[in-house]
Amino acid sequence: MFDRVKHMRKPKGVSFVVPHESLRKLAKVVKISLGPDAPNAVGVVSCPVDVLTKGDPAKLFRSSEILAWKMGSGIQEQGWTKGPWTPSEDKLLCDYVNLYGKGRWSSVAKCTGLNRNGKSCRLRWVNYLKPGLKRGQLTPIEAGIVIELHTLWGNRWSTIAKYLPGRTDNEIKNYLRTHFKKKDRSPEKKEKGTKAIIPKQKQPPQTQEQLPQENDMIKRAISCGNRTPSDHHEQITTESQGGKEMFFMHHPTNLEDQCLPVTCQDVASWLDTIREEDLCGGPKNLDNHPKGVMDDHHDQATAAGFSCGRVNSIDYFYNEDYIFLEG
DNA sequence: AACATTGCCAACCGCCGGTTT
DNA sequence: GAAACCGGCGGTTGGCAATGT
Repeated sequence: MFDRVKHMRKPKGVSFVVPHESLRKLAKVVKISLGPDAPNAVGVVSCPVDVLTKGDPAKLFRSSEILAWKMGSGIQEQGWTKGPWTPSEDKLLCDYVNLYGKGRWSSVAKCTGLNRNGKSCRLRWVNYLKPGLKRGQLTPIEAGIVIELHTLWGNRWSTIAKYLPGRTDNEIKNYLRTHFKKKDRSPEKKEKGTKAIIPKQKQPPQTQEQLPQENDMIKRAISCGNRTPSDHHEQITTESQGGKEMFFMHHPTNLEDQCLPVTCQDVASWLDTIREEDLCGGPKNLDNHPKGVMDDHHDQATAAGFSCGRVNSIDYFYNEDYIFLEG
């Protein structure tokens, strides 16, 4: 079991792998269907780190998602197909849109038999299937426009995308992410010790009236796109000195800063707050495990690189990605 | 040739606001 | 008015190919 889980895709947050019997009880709490394969499934309950550190197990069970992974598959979650789209799925979605038009994404599954949720369908259509989409790299002109508009509006990808016909917000987001990565590695930035991570800007709500006022700025931005990329960079740098430093400045809420460290103590103290009957159906479940079985798992876990602990009569094994509760 | 790093891109997730029931 | 549903948005992740060492 431990070897198998080591190769699972890592869910976000901290995950608790529980035996299927406990999973069934949790499933009742969060009202999800385990499906016909559940008797042979390992249940993975994952929760965001902040939930864990707030020590609110009740909240965990309300908000967490249970991923009922078939052994070794990990593809299906709560019944919906995930991952890359196949040509036949694309065709089904295109047929649906041709027939019923855009929107009503949640009906796609019912009408076409496509096993994708509405969000996934919408995203696929908007980012890939919609007619008129341009493929491939942004032209220097487009890149110039994107960069200028980003200095104007920050991370409002969809707004920026509206000024680039055929380009999606996802493309622009990806482009700028790469763009900032490159800047991050440029020697001059390293000298200054700043990080060029896309700044997270809390934009004040912008009314529609405000947009026309920016038209000349947009025009300027678009005309700027006619210059070479090197010219463009020079211009951006100049503007940075003129009060738009945020474009290349390190922002405190980057990814590293957002990562909350979770220590073993955090986990242990959280485990202290769990009512055993909530998690594993009560202590009697624990008693069902003969000592020999526990020792067996202990050996397996340590052999697989997991550490072991015991809180409130619950044995647990953990590494940096997973925690197993023995129930 | 093998391994590590980087760049690109598709897709998923959580949150939020608007709409419907 | 509250709850449920839906769609849109921005943030993030992970796979894979290209490139570098």
